[in-house]
Amino acid sequence: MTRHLFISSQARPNPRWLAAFPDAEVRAEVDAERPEVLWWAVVPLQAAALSSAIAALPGVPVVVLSPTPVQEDAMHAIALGARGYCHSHASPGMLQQVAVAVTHGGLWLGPELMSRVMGAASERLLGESAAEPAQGLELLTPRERAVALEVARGATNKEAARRLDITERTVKAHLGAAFEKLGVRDRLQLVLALKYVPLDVDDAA
Amino acid sequence: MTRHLFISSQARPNPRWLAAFPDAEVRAEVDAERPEVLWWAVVPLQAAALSSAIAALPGVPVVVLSPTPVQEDAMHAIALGARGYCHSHASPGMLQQVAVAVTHGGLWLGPELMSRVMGAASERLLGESAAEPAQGLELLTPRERAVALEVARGATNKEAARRLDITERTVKAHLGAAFEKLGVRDRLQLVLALKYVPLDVDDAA
DNA sequence: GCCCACCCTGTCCACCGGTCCAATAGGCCT
DNA sequence: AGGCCTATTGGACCGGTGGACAGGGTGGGC
Repeated sequence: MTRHLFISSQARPNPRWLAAFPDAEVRAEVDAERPEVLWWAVVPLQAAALSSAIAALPGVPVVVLSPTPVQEDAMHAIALGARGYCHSHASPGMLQQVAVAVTHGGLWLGPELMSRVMGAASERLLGESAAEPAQGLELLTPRERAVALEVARGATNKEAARRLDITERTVKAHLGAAFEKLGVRDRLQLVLALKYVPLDVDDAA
Repeated sequence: MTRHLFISSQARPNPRWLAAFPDAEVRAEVDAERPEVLWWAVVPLQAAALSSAIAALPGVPVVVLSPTPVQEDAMHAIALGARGYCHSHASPGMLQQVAVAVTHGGLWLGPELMSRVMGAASERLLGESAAEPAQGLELLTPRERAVALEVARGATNKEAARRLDITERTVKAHLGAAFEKLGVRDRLQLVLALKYVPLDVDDAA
């Protein structure tokens, strides 16, 4: 049941992985079967492929493993939707803990990174939004907000739908509501509005 | 050894807490003994007290429990250094999982909040630290740039065409060229790219 | 002169995006 | 109970969008 799939560019899988998860599978690419956790040990990161993998397995937490952890890499991975980032030579016990954390909705990053993320997140979500008038997000319902955030990351309706595990139709509904609340006409303006960018476009026929 | 300390403003502790952690202690304030996890079930949040508690127990993960979870509250708690935020009536099993997650450096927030945090963190940390090389505009020809800037203001093709006094078709041509040069697929991603915002979108069908 | 980059325009077409119609369901407030 | 909000979805419609064909025009470098 707890299938742990390791995607590795190395021909030789790390023995610690097997120590942590006896039934671990190591492959070069993601296959059809849905794993409990996807471990991404591809070096270098291969952002595009990672992104695809994450997208292909909605709901499956992805943890990036790196033999040489770098904060920038970690942030990149998180930006792509990874739920964890740690040393590829972490102890079996640690890997198991990470697995537990991420399979329960947790984000695992390690102390230093964690503090950076929390700091950044609060700065951005609190600092700025707390700062001023209607920057928008607080006008939206949780779902509308979630959809808006997906769109603000460049997602299409279909992608947002897959990510939030709802129908594309529903995404449209939430988006439409968000448009009206924020007084914009399309997704692009919505994103601009959320980023404090003043809109000014003429319409006169 | 795994002391779980619940700080609650309620006289009556939640039985689920004891179910999750038989040795749980429920108090009104933090005491001297160092817990494994500090559960903050004070309602309302009491930011100042929370902050003090977190500061007084370095290394001890603090999880905020709320009978009525609110995203703003959660962000606030995270800003103060809390490592988790969940429903105070969560099942014992869930609480245990959260405990495991946070005691191993994890951040537990629940799906929606998690995506918000990750999005915000990556926007902020990547956007700034990435110290971008080609941020894009230099790669474009003057006309492509002009069109891109119009689009970045929220204009439609038609509007951009009118502004630049060219055909809508020409706008499309320039835009298409810009898309290719910047490696994006649509106007929204183009705008995000021009604003140093990391793109993170899946492609897989 | 030739090549090439840039600018401008055209048609066709599949797909995406936004809106209108309408419906079901749960939660909350009065 | 009824009203209201939210979340969810369906179908249909149509304009906006982007790609795939096309061109024609300019100016600069070789």
